[in-house]
Amino acid sequence: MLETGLQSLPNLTVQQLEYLVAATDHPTRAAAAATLGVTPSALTQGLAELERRVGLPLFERHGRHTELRHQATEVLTHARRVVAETRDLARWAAAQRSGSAGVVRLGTIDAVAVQHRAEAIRAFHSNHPEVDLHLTVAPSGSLLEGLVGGDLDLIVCVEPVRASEGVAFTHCFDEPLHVYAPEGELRRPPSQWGPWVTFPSDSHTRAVIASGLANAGAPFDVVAESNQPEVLREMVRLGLGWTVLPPVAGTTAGSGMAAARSEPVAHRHLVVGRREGSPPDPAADALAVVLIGPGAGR
Amino acid sequence: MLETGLQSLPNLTVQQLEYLVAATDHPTRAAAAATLGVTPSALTQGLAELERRVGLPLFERHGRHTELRHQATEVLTHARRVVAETRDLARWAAAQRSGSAGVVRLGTIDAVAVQHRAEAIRAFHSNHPEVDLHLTVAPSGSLLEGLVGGDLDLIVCVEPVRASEGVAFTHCFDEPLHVYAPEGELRRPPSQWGPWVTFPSDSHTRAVIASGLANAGAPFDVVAESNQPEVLREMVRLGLGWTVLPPVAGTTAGSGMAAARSEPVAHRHLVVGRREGSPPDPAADALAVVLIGPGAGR
DNA sequence: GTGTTAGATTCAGAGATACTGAAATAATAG
DNA sequence: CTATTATTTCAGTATCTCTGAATCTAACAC
Repeated sequence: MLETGLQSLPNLTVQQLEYLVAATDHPTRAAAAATLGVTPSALTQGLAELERRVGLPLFERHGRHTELRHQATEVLTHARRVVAETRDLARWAAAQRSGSAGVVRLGTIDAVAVQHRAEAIRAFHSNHPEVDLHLTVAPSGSLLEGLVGGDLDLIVCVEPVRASEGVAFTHCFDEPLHVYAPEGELRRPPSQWGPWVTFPSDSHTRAVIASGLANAGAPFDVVAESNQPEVLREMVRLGLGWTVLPPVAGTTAGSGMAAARSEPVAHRHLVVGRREGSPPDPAADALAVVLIGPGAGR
Repeated sequence: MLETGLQSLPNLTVQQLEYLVAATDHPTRAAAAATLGVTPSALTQGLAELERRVGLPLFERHGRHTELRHQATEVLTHARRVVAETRDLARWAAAQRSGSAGVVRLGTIDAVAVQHRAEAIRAFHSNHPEVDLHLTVAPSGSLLEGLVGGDLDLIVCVEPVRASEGVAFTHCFDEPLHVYAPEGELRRPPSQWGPWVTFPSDSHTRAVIASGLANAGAPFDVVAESNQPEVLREMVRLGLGWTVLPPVAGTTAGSGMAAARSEPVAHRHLVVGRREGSPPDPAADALAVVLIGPGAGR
């Protein structure tokens, strides 16, 4: 929290600095005024106001055409710099507005980034090369925190059981969750399923799993936890317990684990989350469209 | 003559950028408004206007206190830079105004820089270390050209016979001009003086000399010319002719030349010249004072 | 829950500011 | 000297920006 200082700065405007630049770049003020699209009168008054605010005389009259004082070159340099910087800023803002440029900080859970929306993200990246896309892969809870904390602009996560404050969700797609057991332990009734290796207790997916297992009449005693699906699969292969996961190609046959039944025990709802009441962000909007859109996933 | 481009830039004001900086540097807008010395209302409206001109939303409301969007850091960076540059400019302008800094391009004839005002110039230089003093030594005619052409700010020269357009002269001091002859040619009546070695025909001093010699009843046939007094003296010593010069210590005795009579044949008027109607220049004013002032010389 | 308080915004009006167009001034060209 | 053109000054209008009051909202106390 820096003290800004009590001496009030002169309230120079970009327009006045443009006037100065134009006046020095054109032989006559009439020409300068014409390119600026104002009357010579406006130019005269604007430059007079600038002189008043800087507190120094900037021009010297030589006959008919006024010339910049050599002492005023400092002011002219300042004017050129500020005008150029403002022009850059205006260009940048225009790009931001049109969505053709900008920064989007996207967060997704692993399955979305690696599997379901990998192609959509890749396509967006190549279709919008000017958009600086930052991808964070994390569990849904962390994503949600990042979103409300302002560290992320857009997330794809598992719909939380309790609606979060200040976050707007849009449904994206549903993903079936199947029960997997170590090979050789299949075909038991649900009441004898388990014990379980699954996601940590703060996991949204775990809440969905718990609810699904309860509906199926299965117990839910957890003996091991991990956020990584691959770790869970390995634990199952090692015979530590059962798990519930989305189906993965090539996981079902001869790999030490198999689906306990063909129907999923639950579905997790994948949603796109945005901060509620956040100002329009064209780049993030464009990305959200391809993430939600029906033809977006493969 | 660069084309400034037809897209009109947003007319951002330094004040609006200050608002932005203050708003991000203070936890609450009330505090920011207080340090700026305006009401919170003004701050709100000013920031809203800034958003409108940039064309992008800059803030995001989190509960009670609004926070800068991360996308707006570009704008904030711009604001900080411009505010800092403007503060520098204001400081520089204040120094210029007070005369404690600045650039003064002084032009004098040789005798003034080397002899009559050498001490005054040296003292000014050490008393005003922040003033960047450029000294040009040249004949009066060149000095006058430089002054009206804008290459010099202040000159000390021989008063021209015809008042120059657009130049304001202030009397500085008078300098006697004596007739010097080669040793052994003294004590002739003026009608037999000469021939002469003297300044070139465009010299102001030569005009004064010509007039003085005419008054004394002496002829004025010139056989050699130079702008440098030392060259003229050497020519006299070599017996090429007579000359008229200001007295120089140590020149009178046993050096091959001597004064033809004790009274000066003319006086040249040294004046300080400024461009007429030139805007106030405190640094040049201060220097002019010590050059003119009665206690200024050695 | 409700009430209170402080921060932030909105609104209306006063004052400052910046523009246009007309008139006046100054300087160059014929 | 006159005509022409560049520039400035002036008056009036439109816009902008401020203050102060009212309103709204979120956080806090009870």
